[in-house]
Amino acid sequence: MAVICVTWNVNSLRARLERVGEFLEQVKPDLLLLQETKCSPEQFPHDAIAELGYKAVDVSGGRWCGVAALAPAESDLTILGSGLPGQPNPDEARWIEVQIGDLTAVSVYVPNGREVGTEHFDAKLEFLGVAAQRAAELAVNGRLLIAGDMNVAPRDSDVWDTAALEGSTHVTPSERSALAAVASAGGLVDAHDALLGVDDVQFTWWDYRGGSFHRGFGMRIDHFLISPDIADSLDECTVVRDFRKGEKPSDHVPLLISF
DNA sequence: ATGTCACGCTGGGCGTGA
Repeated sequence: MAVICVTWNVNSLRARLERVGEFLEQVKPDLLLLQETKCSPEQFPHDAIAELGYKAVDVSGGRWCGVAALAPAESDLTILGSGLPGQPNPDEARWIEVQIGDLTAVSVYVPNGREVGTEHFDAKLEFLGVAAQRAAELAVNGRLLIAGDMNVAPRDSDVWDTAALEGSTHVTPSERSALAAVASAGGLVDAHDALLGVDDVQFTWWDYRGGSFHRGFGMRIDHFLISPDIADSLDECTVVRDFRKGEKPSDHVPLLISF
């Protein structure tokens, strides 16, 4: 029986409730990892999620950030940990660890970094460094996946135009090696690379401005890092492009794997 | 690259972050 796991930066869960409901009904994921839920714990829409036959665990920090995991109401989803131990800016809700069946899963929202050379950029690299340490600890549990908005495009082919991003965040060698170190520390592989290879281009984000989606100005910055036993049975890794279209889309698409 | 969104605070537009 195939398991469907999805990661999706929804850019506000309350603003995206209708699209999330549509997604759950259409795709029926076994596990949906969310980022940028943008709500306080009290505002988290547990009732609306229950009406859709799902339940959620969340780490919510108010108007910014916020991560969560949703699974069918009858599942054994539990929260293992809130926050990334040792993360810079510990009040920011960027990391949740959950257990479902024999799978340990993390939903992560890596800091954007804003501008190269700023304290925000340094904090991004530090966050990824701490995430690598945590990945190594979690890997001893067995089946592990770490997924989310990593805010890093691993290769030049993962952005629409390298010249337009010259000197910008998301594409620097230091960010790329920090992300690669998270995977290697946890013994994890990128599901996209494992299934589709490095020449496939599959953007996951397009800016709202300037008609970027229709012009193809996007980046691959959302990723599934999966343990080798999951990679061995991986049969799908795809972006669900329809959710970047229509009424009130997020600026990110859901990224789906099945195994 | 920039033609957008979503939030809180507040009572309509601004500041912030992406």
